Amino acid sequence: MEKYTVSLVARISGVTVRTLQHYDKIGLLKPAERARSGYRYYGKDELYRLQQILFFKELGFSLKKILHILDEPDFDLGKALEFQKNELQKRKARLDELLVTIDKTIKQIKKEKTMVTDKELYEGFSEEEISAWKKEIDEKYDQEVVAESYQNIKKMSKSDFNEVKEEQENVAKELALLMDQPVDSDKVQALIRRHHTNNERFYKTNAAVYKGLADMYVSDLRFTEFYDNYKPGLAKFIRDAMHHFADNSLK
Amino acid sequence: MEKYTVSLVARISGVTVRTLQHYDKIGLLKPAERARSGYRYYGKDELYRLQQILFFKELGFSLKKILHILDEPDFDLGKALEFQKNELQKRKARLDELLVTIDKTIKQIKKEKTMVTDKELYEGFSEEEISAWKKEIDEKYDQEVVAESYQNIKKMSKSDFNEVKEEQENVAKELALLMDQPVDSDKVQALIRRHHTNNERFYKTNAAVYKGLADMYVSDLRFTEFYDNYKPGLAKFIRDAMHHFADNSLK
DNA sequence: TTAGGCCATTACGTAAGGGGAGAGTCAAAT
DNA sequence: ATTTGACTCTCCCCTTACGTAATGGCCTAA
Repeated sequence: MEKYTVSLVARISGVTVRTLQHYDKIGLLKPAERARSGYRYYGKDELYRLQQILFFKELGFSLKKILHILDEPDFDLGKALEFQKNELQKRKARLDELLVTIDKTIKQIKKEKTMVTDKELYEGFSEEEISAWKKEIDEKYDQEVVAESYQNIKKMSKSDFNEVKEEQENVAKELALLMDQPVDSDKVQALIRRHHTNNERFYKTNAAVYKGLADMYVSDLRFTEFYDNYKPGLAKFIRDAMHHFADNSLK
Repeated sequence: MEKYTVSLVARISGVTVRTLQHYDKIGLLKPAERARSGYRYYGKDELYRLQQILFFKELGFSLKKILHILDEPDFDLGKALEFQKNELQKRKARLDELLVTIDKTIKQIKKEKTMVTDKELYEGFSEEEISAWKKEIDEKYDQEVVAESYQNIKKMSKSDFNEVKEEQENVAKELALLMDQPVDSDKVQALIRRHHTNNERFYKTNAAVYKGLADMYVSDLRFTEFYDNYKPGLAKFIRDAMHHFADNSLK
């Protein structure tokens, strides 16, 4: 019978010597024989077993599970495979989400750079406010929509800008007084309509975009804080009201 | 200024206390203040920073990289994001491959009853191994299909069995002499036809099953060895020839 | 003052090896 | 027969991002 040393097995199979030692230690792949010197010698059977190990490893099984698969005849491989498939699909779905997020972020980053040159537009506003507005505009919107809103903003004078900002604050204050009412009440929705109309001086907002903006009110701590400053819970209240408005009065 | 204790921050952000302690230790998120008692107290700024940390973590960045992103103003975030995106895409592509593989494997498992007879054909497998497999098949797979193939085998006498085995070996030997010819040559395909006909004494094989069997000749080390014993490379040669046969003469 | 709930640090464990130190071994060339 | 150089051995620490005790101090309300 042939004897394969660790490095030979390593070369044949593509794993490292260290890996073979590791597999030996955890009992996943024991050499066929050990010399007095301690040297490991493998045979054909071990090569075949290693082939199986690597196959299941490819599929994402842990070494512990592989040990079970190979050493327990009662192991339900079919079930394990279905389970593993499910896991892989979940991971893939998650990766898809992340890719969407990262793409959005990349776009935002690029826009942020160009915005720096337009700094003058925001002069007179606090650092917080500026970054907040930048976020509001950039973060959640499609490229085209943003491009359009950009045009609008550039055409606005500073006083125009101030006007819009004040109006939004007024709406917020009034909403704070209506927090005991349901979000779909006429009064609340009327205020949201003001909010929406005012916001459109900046950029067009369809239902989805508007709801995205709403979500940001609670997902971005700085916005949340800004609104909850008027009254705790206001941010969430406005969000819900905006969602209702978007669902029923926009489309 | 508000002070947030560890558990408070934990509840707000959704991470565990241990995580906050960990982030403190590695310098990723230091509390705003430390009491004489050692208690950690966080402020708004830290909450916002934590929010950012969690965002980048979502994207799959390591904590070390996040530290760079947040603390080095010169850090090229755009580049890092592109890189990360690339990584995610690679992972996704890999997952796609694995999903294909695992699907194949699941299918193959169900067909494994076919292979068992083949294994019996080419001895060299331990008794326990075989009986374990039989048990597995009996317990888990389609009753009818299994029944059929078993019927065939059970009806065969030992000498019949040996006949089939010898014939397969003869075919293999003859094929070994034709390895310099293309797999689609008439001579080779004629031998494959013999192989296929002979094999059908065991069980019915449509194109897909036959190709599955072919693949096993190279994917299972024990089969590979058996055939390459006649001549190195024979296993692959037979596989290709069987594929050609299945594609052109079966369906 | 005491109970209970928070909080702290220390330290070991995880999965799958990587990397290196220090020492022994093998096989071929001298 | 010896030397050389490649190979191998066994520890042991390192990595990620925390989890999980163990042990003991701190805070606050009854």
